[in-house]
Amino acid sequence: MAKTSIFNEISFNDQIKLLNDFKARSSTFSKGVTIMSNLRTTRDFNIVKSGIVNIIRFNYNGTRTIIETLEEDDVFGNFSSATSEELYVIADTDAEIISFNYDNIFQRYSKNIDLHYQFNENVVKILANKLQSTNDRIQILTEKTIRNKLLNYFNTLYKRNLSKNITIPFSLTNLADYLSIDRSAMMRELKNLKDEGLINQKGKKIQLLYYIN
Amino acid sequence: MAKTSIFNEISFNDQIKLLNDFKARSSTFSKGVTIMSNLRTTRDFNIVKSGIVNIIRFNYNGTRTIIETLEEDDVFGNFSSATSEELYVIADTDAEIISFNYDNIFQRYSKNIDLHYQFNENVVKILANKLQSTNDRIQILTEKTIRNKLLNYFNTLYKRNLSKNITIPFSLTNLADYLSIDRSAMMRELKNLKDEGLINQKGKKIQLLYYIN
DNA sequence: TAAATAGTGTTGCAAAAGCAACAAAAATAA
DNA sequence: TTATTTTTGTTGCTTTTGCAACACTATTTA
Repeated sequence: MAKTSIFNEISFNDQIKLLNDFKARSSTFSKGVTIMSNLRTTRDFNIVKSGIVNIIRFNYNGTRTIIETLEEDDVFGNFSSATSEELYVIADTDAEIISFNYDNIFQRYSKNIDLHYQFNENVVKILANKLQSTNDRIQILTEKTIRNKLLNYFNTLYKRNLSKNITIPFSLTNLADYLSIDRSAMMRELKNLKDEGLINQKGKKIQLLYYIN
Repeated sequence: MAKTSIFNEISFNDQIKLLNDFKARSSTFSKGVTIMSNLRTTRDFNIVKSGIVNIIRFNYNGTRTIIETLEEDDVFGNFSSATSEELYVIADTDAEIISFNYDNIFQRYSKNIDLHYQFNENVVKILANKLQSTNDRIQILTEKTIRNKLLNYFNTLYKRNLSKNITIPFSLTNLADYLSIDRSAMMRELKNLKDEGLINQKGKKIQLLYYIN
């Protein structure tokens, strides 16, 4: 399933009409600024129009973890991520955000009906996509051993690029966090996998040497 | 966020119209029968019209695990659950299932426009809901210790019912599976929690004795 | 109602994972 | 370019978890 953008099949002019119907407002944020400090309680539907934005969790011990990285036309809202901890939305670069009340999506619009149909289709597809990737993550997290978590994760990267040469899209430290395992234990297991000839690894570059069906 | 049914705010007559537009077909299955054997590859959008249906994963070692239990007006499709293993949909009681091609949702319908708007709204809300509960599950699975997984899980049940007397909605065996931990280790930790006076527990009935903020 | 199956509760032991701590490399900022 | 911070890589030790096995209790099914 290809990734759908929120404005898929919607011309620039139509985007303006749509955002007008939704009574959307636009805000700009400079690098490093906190865009939202309580993501799980927002009633807004938000679209990143430019720049890069991170969804961040602050752990009880003070460390911060990147939950998701968003770029142009990615969306966020209270549906976005884990619920029971405080999630911050932080501008990683200068960024422009468009926001409107979530319920406005569901209004009946007598004009621009096809347009709203298309938008709805995009929303449904984006949510279905997000659901699939959270399900991928659950699949990985339910693996019991670090080795199986790693291999399962490598497999999802393999499937995404159809190449045995994969690059971890974030730091190994964040990978350990994403897999919810201890970093040093993960490094140890990576070493084991190397020693057993299952992978080559140097930093974030990994080559899969085993058979994948 | 209250659970939304797929036919929320749609009268019985309108349901018929809608299903007609979608070229939906209805099938009945008797208890125990396999409704679908490859959930992740289906292109259909499915609605449980009556009965109870389980989504089941068969583990490599032959044990089967209930991923999700569905009842009237619950939906399933390739968006439903984890992707990389084979998922079966099995009738737990006699059941009636309505199915139609997923893409038909997105057709432009010149008649019954309000109706389709409402349906779309329901689909979006259901997906957003599912996304929240998978995110809850991720939250639990990312906890590192069995103790924290249990406590986190208890908290979500507490929040759902706002009562410190909670009942695990499935067997302890399935709970261990849901939390992706060894059953005997879970029992041991439940015993620890009891011994330390944090909970009372007898089978699936649990009373939380600690302070929840 | 009896028999069969599934679920609960417990434990010793082995294996895996986490913690802590440190050195070295890499990336970023001054 | 140098200094500072972050990330990577490694290891000994401790704790937690999983596995295996068994008895006992509930729940289904015949």
